[in-house]
Amino acid sequence: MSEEKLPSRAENYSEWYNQVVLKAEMADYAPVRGCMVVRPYGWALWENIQASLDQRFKATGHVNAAFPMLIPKSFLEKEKEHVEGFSPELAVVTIGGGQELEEPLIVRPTSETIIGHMYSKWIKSYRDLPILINQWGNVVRWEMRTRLFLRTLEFYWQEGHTAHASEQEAQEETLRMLEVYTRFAIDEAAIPVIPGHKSDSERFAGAQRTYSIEAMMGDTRALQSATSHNLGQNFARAFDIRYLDPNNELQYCWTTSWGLSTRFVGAIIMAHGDDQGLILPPRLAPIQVVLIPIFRNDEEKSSVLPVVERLSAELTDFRLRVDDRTELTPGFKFNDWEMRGVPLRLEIGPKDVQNQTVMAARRDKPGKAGKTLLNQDQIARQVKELLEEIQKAMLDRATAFRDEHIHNPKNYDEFKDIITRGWAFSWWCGSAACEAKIKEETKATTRCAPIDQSEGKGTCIYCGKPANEKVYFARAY
RNA sequence: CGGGGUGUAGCGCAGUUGGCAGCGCACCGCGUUUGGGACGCGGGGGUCGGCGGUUCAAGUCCGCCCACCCCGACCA
Repeated sequence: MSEEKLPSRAENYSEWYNQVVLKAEMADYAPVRGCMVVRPYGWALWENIQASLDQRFKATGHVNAAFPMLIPKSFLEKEKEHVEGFSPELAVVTIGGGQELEEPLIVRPTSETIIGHMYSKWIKSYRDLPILINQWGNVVRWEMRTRLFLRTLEFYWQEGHTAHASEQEAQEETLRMLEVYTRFAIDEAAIPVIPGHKSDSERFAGAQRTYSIEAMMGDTRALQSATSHNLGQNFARAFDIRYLDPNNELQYCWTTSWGLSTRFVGAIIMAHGDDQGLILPPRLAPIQVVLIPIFRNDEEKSSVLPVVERLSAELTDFRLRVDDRTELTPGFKFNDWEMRGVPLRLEIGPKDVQNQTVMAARRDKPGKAGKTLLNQDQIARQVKELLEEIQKAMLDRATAFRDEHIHNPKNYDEFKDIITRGWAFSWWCGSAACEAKIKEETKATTRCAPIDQSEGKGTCIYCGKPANEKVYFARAY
């Protein structure tokens, strides 16, 4: 339960984030540094994310399976870039049942290797392809600096792993899943993400090409919210994933992988929250509507509660919570549910009983601006409309905010200024040296390059040489 | 791993010259309250981060260790 005000976002954004996560009871710190406990309210949000994504994965032909958490150390070492990328952050098990292990086991940081191993057993013929498997699970990466949801030692995610007969099919799959993530983020989470491909330095260890969706947080920093990798034949060669083609010739498969993690919860918090706390998009909110009965005495109570009961029976299509706690005042409850981001609040008191009304308050519009007096008639229809309006307004607001904070600097001086308070969409020559210099001088990294490069050619914002691509630069989480 | 900081009730903190371990919030009970963060009265709760030292006496002084937080180098 929350008793105090949150720090304002302007005065201390990261403290605002920590406090809102703790006070809204989304998560708590675990006894092990860098680990978190996802509390029921946070997990309920994650479950809604899972349900929505899972449905989209199934609709695109994928099936779920589960692979083990422990991976032989030697597996990680089979793909050169992969081991180089991940070895600094591995948790290694060396003892089992009191005995030193013959071969140390890795707690999976991601599952390309073990899934690759299994695919090489399962795939014999072009008739076995494509293989389209997703797994919901947890992984461990030993990070230096951690933040609840955004970067923890252990996190929950889904990882899709597919194998295909041709490079083109693998590339289509990679982009298809990028599109699935994009639609999910925009349509369900109301976060106007920007899809694109990563630079080589930001590429997944072992991938041929990495794509991501990038979201703008309330402090204008960028958050990579999901990734999709075209792994080429790198893992197929490392794990000997081969098939006989129709001409009876052995071919290496083309594989992909793609993932979205509990980090996305952090994206929702920071993309939409305000100084009062969370604002959750109706489609994903664990509680869509909170109903608060108001009465002063037993007489009012006995007239209010039947109406509350009747109306809540009409609202069973929604994720509804009736807050009938007697030890708290309505004022406290208003603030508490606002902090927790419930999109719509309904108040029912003696006046409403008398007038056949319900006071509705939209979370996305603070104060009186968000209040409407509803008629008790057809309450479900009105609630449905309001939730849809809120969902839309949240996307509109986030989109406007994003667009206000993306600029096209004319030169590097302008770039340096812009990057302190937004993103820069600039020409880049593609050299790792320019990218590194920009990062060193401004802390901004390349986030992604949109797939559709309609503006032709230009000159690099840093070195002035010819550039084929415009990319987004931003300070990132 | 480098720089800075903090460890006292669940949380936030105070604790003077070394002398009975406290305050606010939260929690429990009773009563009054309830349309934007209610109030009164009464309660429960402590290995003062750990180990060692000085002292009649250590939360307080000294030494070592540990943990956590913030800022930098790596990342979904």
